[in-house]
Amino acid sequence: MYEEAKIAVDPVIFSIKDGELKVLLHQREKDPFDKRYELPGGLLRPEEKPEKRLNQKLKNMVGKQEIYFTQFNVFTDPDRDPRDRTISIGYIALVNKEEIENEENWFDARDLPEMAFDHREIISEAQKYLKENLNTVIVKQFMPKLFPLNDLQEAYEVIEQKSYDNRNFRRKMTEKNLVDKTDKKERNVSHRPAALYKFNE
Amino acid sequence: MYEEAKIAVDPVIFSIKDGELKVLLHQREKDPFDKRYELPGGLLRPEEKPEKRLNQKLKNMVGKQEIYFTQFNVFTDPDRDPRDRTISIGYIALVNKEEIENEENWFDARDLPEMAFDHREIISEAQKYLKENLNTVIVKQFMPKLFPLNDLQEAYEVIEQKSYDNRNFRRKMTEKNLVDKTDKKERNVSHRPAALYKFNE
DNA sequence: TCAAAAGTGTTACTCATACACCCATGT
DNA sequence: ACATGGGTGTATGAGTAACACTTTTGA
Repeated sequence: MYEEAKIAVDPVIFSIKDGELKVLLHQREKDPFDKRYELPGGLLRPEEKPEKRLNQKLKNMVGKQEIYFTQFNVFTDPDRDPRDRTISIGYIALVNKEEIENEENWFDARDLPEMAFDHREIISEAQKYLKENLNTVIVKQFMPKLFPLNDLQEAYEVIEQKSYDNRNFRRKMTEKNLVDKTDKKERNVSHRPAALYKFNE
Repeated sequence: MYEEAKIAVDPVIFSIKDGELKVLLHQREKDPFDKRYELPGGLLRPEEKPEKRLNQKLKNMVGKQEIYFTQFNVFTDPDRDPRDRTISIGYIALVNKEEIENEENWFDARDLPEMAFDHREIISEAQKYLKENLNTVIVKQFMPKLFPLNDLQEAYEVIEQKSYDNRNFRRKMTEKNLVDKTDKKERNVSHRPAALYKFNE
C-alpha cells in the first residue's frame, strides 16, 4: 500500500569564526556509521511539529534560547537510512561566534570529517542555500551586537567565497544605513583600533 | 516512540493563459472534503522516489512527457490531514498553454474554488515562491517555442503582478541576448503582426 | 620607528527608469 | 479611413567597480 516513513529534522548549524564557515556536528556512538559524524538532528515524535523538535535540539546543542533557523530542503532518497525509510527535513541554523563555548565539535564546512548517512550532501546543499540567499538578516545572525566593519566584510566574504573592495564595502553599508557607527572602539589590539558598528534597528 | 507518517507529493501545476496565472486542480469524489478541489497529488509507495511519483502524475494530468518541476516547501502540520499524519512535499510544475487541451480543471490562481485540506495555503506559498524565484528558465516553461515579445512581457507581469515599460522590457531582453528574433510573424491577427522570438540556446 | 590593520575620494561604467509617438495590418 | 496592438530613442539618476595612500595604535 502506501509508504509510512520516519521524519527527521536535521539542522546544519553554521557559525563564522577565524575566517572560516563552521558547522556543528555530533559523533555517533553506535551503528550504523559508528564513530562517524552526523548532523545533530532528531526524529519527530507523534503529533510533534518540526519547529518544536528543532528548538529543543538547538537549545541542547548551543544553549542560547532563540536561534534563527529556516527550512531549505527535504531529503527523500528511499535508501538514505539503511534501517528504515526516513525523510529528512533540512534546516539551516545560524549562531554567532560569541555563543560558542566549546570549539570541539565545530568543523570547517570546507573540510569535513567522515560523515554518516547523506549528511555531507545535506551540508553541501545548505552551504549553497546560504550563499544564494545571503542578506542582512542572515549575516546579522553571525555577528555580535557590536563589531568592526571589517569583520562584517569578512562574514560576507567567507559565505560568498569572494572578496570585496574595502572602500566600496564600507560605503555601501554606511550609505544605505544598514549599520550605525557607535562611539566604542576595539581594545587590546596591537594596531589602530577599529570603530565598532551595530545593525540599524 | 517515533512518528511514522505518510508522504504526499503535491504539485501546484501552473500555466499562463489569457493573461491569468492558472492552476490545475482535481475535484474530490469522496470524504473528507467530498466535492472540494485539491491538488492532483499522490501518496508515495514503498521505496518510491518522489520524482518518479510526480512524473507519473504529471504525465496523467497533462500528457506531455517532460515537465519542469522543482520542490519549494514541505508541509508538516500534524493536523493537515484529518485521517493520518501526512507530510506533503510541495512542488511547482510549469506547463505552457499549448499543452492545455481541456480547460475544465484550470482555475485562476487568484480566484480559487473551495479547497480541500491546506491546499489553498500550499498554492499561495507556491505563488510566492514562483514570484520570488522568477528567472528565464522559469518563464521559458510557460512560453511556446516561438512567441511575440509582448507575450513574454505579459508572462512576467502576470507572475510578478506588476507592469513593465514596453520599451525598457524589449531593450533588456534583446540587449542581454536572452531572446533572438526569427524571420517569422504572427498570422491572422487584425492588427500589425508581431515578430516571433525564441529563447537563446 | 616599525608593523599591522583601519580608514578614506574620485572617476568610469552599467543598469534601471521615465516618457510619447509612428507603423503595419485587417476590416 | 480607422481601430488595434507592434514597435522605436533619449536622457537622467542610482548603483557598482576599479584603484593607492595616509592614519592610528601597541610593541
